[in-house]
Amino acid sequence: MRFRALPGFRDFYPEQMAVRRTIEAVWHQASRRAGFQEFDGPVLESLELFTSKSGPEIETQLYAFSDKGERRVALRPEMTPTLARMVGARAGGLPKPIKWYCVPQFFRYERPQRGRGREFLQWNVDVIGASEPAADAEVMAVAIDALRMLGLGEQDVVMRVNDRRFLRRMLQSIDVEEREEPEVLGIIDKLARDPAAAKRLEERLGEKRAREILGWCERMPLGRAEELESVLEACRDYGVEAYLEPDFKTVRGLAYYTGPVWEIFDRGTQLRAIAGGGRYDELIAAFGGPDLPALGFGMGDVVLRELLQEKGLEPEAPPRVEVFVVPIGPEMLGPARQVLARLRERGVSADAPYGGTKVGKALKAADLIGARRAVLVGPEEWAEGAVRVKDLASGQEQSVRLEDLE
RNA sequence: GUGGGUGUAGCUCAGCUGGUUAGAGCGCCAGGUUGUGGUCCUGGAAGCCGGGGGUUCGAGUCCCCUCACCCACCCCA
Repeated sequence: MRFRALPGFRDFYPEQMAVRRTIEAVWHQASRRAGFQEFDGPVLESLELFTSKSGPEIETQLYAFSDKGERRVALRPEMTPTLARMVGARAGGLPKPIKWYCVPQFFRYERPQRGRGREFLQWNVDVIGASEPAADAEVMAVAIDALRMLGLGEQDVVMRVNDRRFLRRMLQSIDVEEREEPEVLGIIDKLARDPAAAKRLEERLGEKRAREILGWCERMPLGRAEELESVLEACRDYGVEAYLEPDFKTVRGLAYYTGPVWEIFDRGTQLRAIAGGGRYDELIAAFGGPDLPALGFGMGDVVLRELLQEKGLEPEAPPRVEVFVVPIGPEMLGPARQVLARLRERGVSADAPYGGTKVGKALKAADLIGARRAVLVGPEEWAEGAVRVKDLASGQEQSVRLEDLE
């Protein structure tokens, strides 16, 4: 075989496409029933849109190139800059809060490995122009709603919740200086996976302060986390508290979060995060948009698929057609096509063999593609304007007049 | 960028210390005679054993190089 998909890119064969469509359908449903509107933007954007905020180093992680008009462009690696641009262009005219979602395909030039390719789908849900904690809780509930629809319960996944303001305040209370914060936050973020991180924390801050932080990581000091109180309370109202786990170690990599932050993980194995989100009140303005508070999350399809597969929850491909039409004898091929056309016109998905007229074989084919019924078109019935309809599960058959067929 | 692993049929893999024409299961295709399927039986197609070089009378098997893929680290918008 000479050609294959580029590294990190995926072919979607029908079975995989079916899984993808099911996941997408759930994402759409969860968004819409919470009042979010779908939007989309260009797959290709100006390179500068992505480098302006993240710095030029990000270019190594982008599919970036010059187009024929000498423009420096890049395939989108994320949605926020596009979102900021689009909201910015119409900010004045959009009723607040702006509740938008999208299911875009992203491209990142990274080394592929488990749970990470160079192309993936990511469900993005954002609220712009709402500073109330109820908004934070709502997007958290929407993320969980989708997982629930896919069959993932609180025993399967956990949402770890923290708050950036709380983190900062706690660090300040033990005299961690502002310029040390990013590094310390980085170490705290690693504590969950990397045992060596505790040691580095101690080297950085001394034994006393390190132990203090490790204590908070061990047991979240919820009593002191007033920043999170109303979010957690609203989550209880939304009925998703069983999924929540306040966790001091959840930081999120980005520097731009300004309030609640959260990540969803599977409870069992060691997969990457299924979703992550939080509040980023300054980000829209930073990307040149209006100065509006904002929050949201992203949920990728790659890790989610892995988890569904592990749990045996992978959606099955739906049957190709509902009805399989079986001509009995070569002279019935034409009439069978007429039956097909009639069924299709009435909205019933139907298929038939192109040529072969072996009944046994046709029924086997009907089985294979998952049809529920077979319509047998034989010369005798046809002469009287009827066909035989066979229920493939029970094997029962009955004669049906052509005009009653549906 | 750093480290590790694996390459044999569409898929999952077996091929013992080098030995004739490279195998299995699943899948696929075709048959098992007239207008009735799922099971079963028979047969078939399909592999430059990732590629190149070397050792040898002889290499899927040993050595060297190379490529590809996978995994972990880094990063994670």
